[in-house]
Amino acid sequence: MASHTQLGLIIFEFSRKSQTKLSTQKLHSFVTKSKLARDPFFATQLVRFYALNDDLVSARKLFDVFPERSVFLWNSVIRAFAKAHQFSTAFSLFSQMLSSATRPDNFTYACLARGCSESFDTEGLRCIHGIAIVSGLGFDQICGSAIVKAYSKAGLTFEASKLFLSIPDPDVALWNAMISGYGCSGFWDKGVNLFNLMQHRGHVPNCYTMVALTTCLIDPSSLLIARSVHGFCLKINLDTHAYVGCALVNLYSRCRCIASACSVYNTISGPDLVACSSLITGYSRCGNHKEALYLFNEMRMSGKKPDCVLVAIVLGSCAELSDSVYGKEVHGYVIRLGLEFDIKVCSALIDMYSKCGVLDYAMNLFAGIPEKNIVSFNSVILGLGLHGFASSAFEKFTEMLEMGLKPDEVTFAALLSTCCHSGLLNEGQEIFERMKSEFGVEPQTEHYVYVVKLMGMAGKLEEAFEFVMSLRKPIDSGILGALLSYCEVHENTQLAEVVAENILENGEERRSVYKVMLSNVYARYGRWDDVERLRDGITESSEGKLPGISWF
DNA sequence: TTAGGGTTAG
Repeated sequence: MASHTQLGLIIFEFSRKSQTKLSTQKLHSFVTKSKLARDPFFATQLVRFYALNDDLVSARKLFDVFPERSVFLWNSVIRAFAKAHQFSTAFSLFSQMLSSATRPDNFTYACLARGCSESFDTEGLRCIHGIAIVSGLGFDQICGSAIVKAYSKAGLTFEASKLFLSIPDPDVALWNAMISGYGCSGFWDKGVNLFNLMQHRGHVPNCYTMVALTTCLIDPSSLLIARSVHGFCLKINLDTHAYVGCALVNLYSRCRCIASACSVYNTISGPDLVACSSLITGYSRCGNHKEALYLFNEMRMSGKKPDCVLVAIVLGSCAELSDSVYGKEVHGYVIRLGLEFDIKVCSALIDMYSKCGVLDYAMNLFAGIPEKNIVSFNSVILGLGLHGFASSAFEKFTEMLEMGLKPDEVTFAALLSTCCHSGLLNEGQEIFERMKSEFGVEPQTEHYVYVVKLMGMAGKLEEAFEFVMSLRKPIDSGILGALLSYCEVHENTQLAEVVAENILENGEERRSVYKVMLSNVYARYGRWDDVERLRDGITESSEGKLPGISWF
């Protein structure tokens, strides 16, 4: 017969490695009969095991009757509830702990900080940090890394870096937390600098570091650094690590470099749902929708079950392809999986059906949503607008406001798109103004593009040009490109040249596209020398090819 | 005498 300790360790190892949910019933009856649960170490492991198997009732039952509650047992039960997002129970347990004989330790605060972060409780987080300081744990590495991470996730990067800098000789986990913190706050350069600094201070980056570093790099402008990060991972043999591999797939897909994303994916042994989802998302993001659907199908065949977000992305690909046949198939699959009532899935279905021209399906789905939210309203407004039902789209907008929902940037993009589809210049300009003044939503590139399109469609090119030039520099090439396309439509060569010049000054990586647009304008007027000059420029340039750089 | 923090996507 195994000793309590041995059995506890076996369960601990088992719960760490177990990939499948197991019945806790048999274990529970065995444990009760053998009175093993009286062993403090064993009890702690059992609580963790129950939690891993989503059996919080048994975890709580065991905890409640256990006489000697060690700090490990307290932490395990608090962690179990916090991880299950039952934050009020986790915090009430902490409150009970404070009045017990057991003092919270660094792990307790680390766990609570994470709980605050996941429940978006910034005040609670500050409070936990304060209590940790009072308890003499203000410079603790474990507590510190959790609080740094939580502050960063709450957008309080200053607080996070202040805490990080105050801790003498931070360990690798703390460096990782701060690199990731900078990454999730958009300070990619600070994250990369910290990565270099940690090595300078003699710390060896691990898999967590590399994952954290990839989160700093978010768009195609980071491709050169992304390649270096990949090279570094290859050098330290971490490129095939499950999480690092996934992070690299995501990184390359954010950089719109789907070929590299694909080649990293192919090196991952036994890609899991996250790896698969990452590549499907990458395909979808890069406009390779057919590949996205193909991989989704393969994933389904292999028995992996997608989650709501992946289903929504795949439906987005169906919408882009106007493939209502496959979209309906996915709809059926969604029903079989029991995901049809998820608001994200439902909104994606509305979007898919309306983009595939089946508006009545979309409207029926919308009508059936019991608790409509901003996402579902945005989808239906966009759908109505696409089909030219501008007044119905605006009615939905009013309905949404009456329900007390706050419109976001997507709502206004949908309304402006509606105006474009119906050629409603005045209404478009009016909603654009209200967006800023009444609702405090800051316009983004796509909103400006819609306004330019509205003016362009109405032939008001000079007005559109003035509008564009009044924007903060540098002006996004997408906005200038929209104006250029209407210069082409209205055959305004003079303005087209000025606009094109502005675009080319931006050093825009898609400059070939704009050069072709300008050359089309020249061609219309028979300016063949200019056409040839531009076309030569396109073939001579080395766009798309990137020189390699290396950190080693 | 063991355990607990810090990972990945949309």
